[in-house]
Amino acid sequence: MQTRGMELPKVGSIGEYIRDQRQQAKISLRQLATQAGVSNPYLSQIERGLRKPSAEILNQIAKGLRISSQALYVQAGLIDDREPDSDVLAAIRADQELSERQRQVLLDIYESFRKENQAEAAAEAERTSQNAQPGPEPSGTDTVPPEEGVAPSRIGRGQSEPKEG
Amino acid sequence: MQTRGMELPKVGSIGEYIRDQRQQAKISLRQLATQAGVSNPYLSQIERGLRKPSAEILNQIAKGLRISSQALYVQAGLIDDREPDSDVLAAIRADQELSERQRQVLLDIYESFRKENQAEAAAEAERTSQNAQPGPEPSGTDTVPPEEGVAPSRIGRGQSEPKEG
DNA sequence: TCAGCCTGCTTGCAATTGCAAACAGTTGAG
DNA sequence: CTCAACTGTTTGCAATTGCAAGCAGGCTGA
Repeated sequence: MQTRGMELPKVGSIGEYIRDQRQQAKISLRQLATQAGVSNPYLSQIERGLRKPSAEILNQIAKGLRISSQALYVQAGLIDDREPDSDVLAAIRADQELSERQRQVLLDIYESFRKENQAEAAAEAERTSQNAQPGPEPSGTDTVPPEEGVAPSRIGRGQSEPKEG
Repeated sequence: MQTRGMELPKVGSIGEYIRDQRQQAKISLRQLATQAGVSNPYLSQIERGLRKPSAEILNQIAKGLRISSQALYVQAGLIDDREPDSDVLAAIRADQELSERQRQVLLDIYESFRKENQAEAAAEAERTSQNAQPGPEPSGTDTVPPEEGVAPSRIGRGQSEPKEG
C-alpha cells in the first residue's frame, strides 16, 4: 500500500483527511469536485462530516486528488491497512484455484505459524542473553521438541475444515 | 481497470458471488443474514441483484460468510484485485520465516485443497453433462423455488435496471 | 465604485439503501 | 391429511445519499 510510510490520522475522519489532501494539492473545493465528478455542495458536506460517502464516491474523490482509492478506504474504515509482508500471503490471496474459504484457512494457519516463530525467536533471544557463556547445545535441543507437538494438531484442524468447501 | 492480465470473475455480479459462497457454506439465506447482521429480505434482494449494498453491508456479509471483506470488495468492483502472480508453492518453499515442518504442513494442506477442488470440478463437469436440459438446478438445492418467472416481471415494474455507477 | 468571478455553504428534493411486517412455497413429523 | 418450522420473496416506509439551484462573502480589475 502506498500509505505505508505515512502517519495515519484516526480512522473515521475521512472528511478531514480529504480536506487535508485537497489543501496540500492547493486546489479549491470546487476544483476538486469538478475533477472528481461529484457536486461541490456534497463534497463540502463530506469534508465537514455531514454526509458519509459511498465507496464509489470515495473512489471518485481519490481520482480527483490523484491518490489511491485504497488510502481513502482505509481512512473511511472500509479496509484495514494491512499489506502482505511476504510472498506467501500474496500468493495465497492471488491463487485462483482456491475457494475463499480455503484461502482463509491457509492464511490463518500461516499467520499462526509466524506468530509461533516470533514467540520462539523472542524466547531464544532472551535465552541467549541469559546464557552469556558458550553452550549452544541446550538451547538447540529445547527448540526442536515443542514445535513437533504443536504442528500436528494444526494439521488435524486444517483438514477437517475443507470438507465443507 | 488494471487486472494485470489476471483472469477475474465478472465484476458486478456481487449477488451471484455471495449466493455461491453461501451455498458453498451450506447455510440458508436467513442463517447468513442473521450471522451477518443484515435483514434477510435485503440479503435476498442483494443476491438477486435488486439492491446494491454499501461497503459496510459487504463487510458484514463477509463476516457472516467467514471470508475476507476484500474478496467481496473485489467482486463489487470497489477495489482492484492486484496481486502478484507468484506461485503459492514456490512462495511457501522460499519463505525463510517458516521452519521446514511448518512449510510442509502448509504445502500438504494446499495440495489437499487443490485435489479437493479438482475432484469437485470433475464432479461438476460430470453433473453438468448429465443434465443437458435447462431447468431448476438439480444439484441438491431443493430450496430454490420455481417461481422465477414471476419475480422478473416485478423487477421490471418496480424499478428500472440498477445503474452501473 | 461595482460587475464578474471566485470561494464554500444552505436548502429542498429525487433516488437509493436497509429494514420490518407480511406473504408464499416446501418439508417433515404427527 | 394437517400444521409447525423452515425457506426465499414482496411490499411499504424511514433514513440516507447525492444532486441542482441558490445564497453569502471575498477578491480583482476596469
